[in-house]
Amino acid sequence: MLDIIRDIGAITRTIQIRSNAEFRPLDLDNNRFIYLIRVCEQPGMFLGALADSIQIDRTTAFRTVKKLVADGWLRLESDDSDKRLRCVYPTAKAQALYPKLHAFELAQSEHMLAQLTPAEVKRLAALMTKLQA
Amino acid sequence: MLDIIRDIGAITRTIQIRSNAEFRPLDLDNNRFIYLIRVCEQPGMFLGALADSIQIDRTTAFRTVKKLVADGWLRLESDDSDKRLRCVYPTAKAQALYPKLHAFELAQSEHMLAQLTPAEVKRLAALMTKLQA
DNA sequence: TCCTTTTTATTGCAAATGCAATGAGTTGTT
DNA sequence: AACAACTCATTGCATTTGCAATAAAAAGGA
Repeated sequence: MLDIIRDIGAITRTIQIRSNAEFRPLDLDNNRFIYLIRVCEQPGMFLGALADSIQIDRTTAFRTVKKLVADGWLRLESDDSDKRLRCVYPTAKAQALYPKLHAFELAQSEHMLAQLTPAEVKRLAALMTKLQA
Repeated sequence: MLDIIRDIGAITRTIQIRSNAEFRPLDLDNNRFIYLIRVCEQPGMFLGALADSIQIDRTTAFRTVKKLVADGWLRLESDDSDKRLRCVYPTAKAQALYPKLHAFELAQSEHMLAQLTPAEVKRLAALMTKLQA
């Protein structure tokens, strides 16, 4: 019964360790690569929404985005209709890197699912979407 | 296709946030509760094996165990046959708390699986065990 | 309108984190 | 026996992390 929740945690932590090691040479470890992927796929989110969408503390996300801006990966823009909001966009540099990030994530996914048949993958995907966060 | 790996990460981070908030009053946040659960269930592992079993950096695990020892939750013991090893055991205090830790984990598990029928839970468990870390 | 409540970004601070390096014990090889 | 290679625990150090608090803007209610 508890196996499922523990397997989920174990897989996440293992993939996280691998991903951070992979992207450390680009100074995109500490989960920074996650921000880049998310912002490239959904540009224009404000800081808090971005943090929530990746389940990371807002203050941590704030500082991480600040660093990614300083390093030329992201760009912040104020919102005219709501002066509190700071919206996050990828730079050309981030968009150029995105295919590599995506390919790595895909490779991790395929490795994880390697023992499953296509039909089993479909069934797993259907079950996962029914899970509650 | 990528949904599965992302769902897995999202669930882990959400549960982690909730669990750390739950156990902060006991100073068992920062994933310290995970160590307690693991050591209660499998006492006597040496430090490195414990770290590996929960997919956490060995130096981080070392310092965390050190703190848990200082706080009276765990106990370290040297191994006679291999003088490098330091084996980790729960104290009576930890064993007394274990039921609460276990109950919380079970509640999280049940909440996560709430939308699934018992048959679906079984199928999901079978699929999860086939996943590669 | 005014006031309260909520939401957002931001900063302070103490603690946790993790890579790199060290030293001690063990194993394997010649 | 001697020596290299490996494994473990431990420490140094710089960075990251996240709770708590603050300030500004927006939303809601009387």
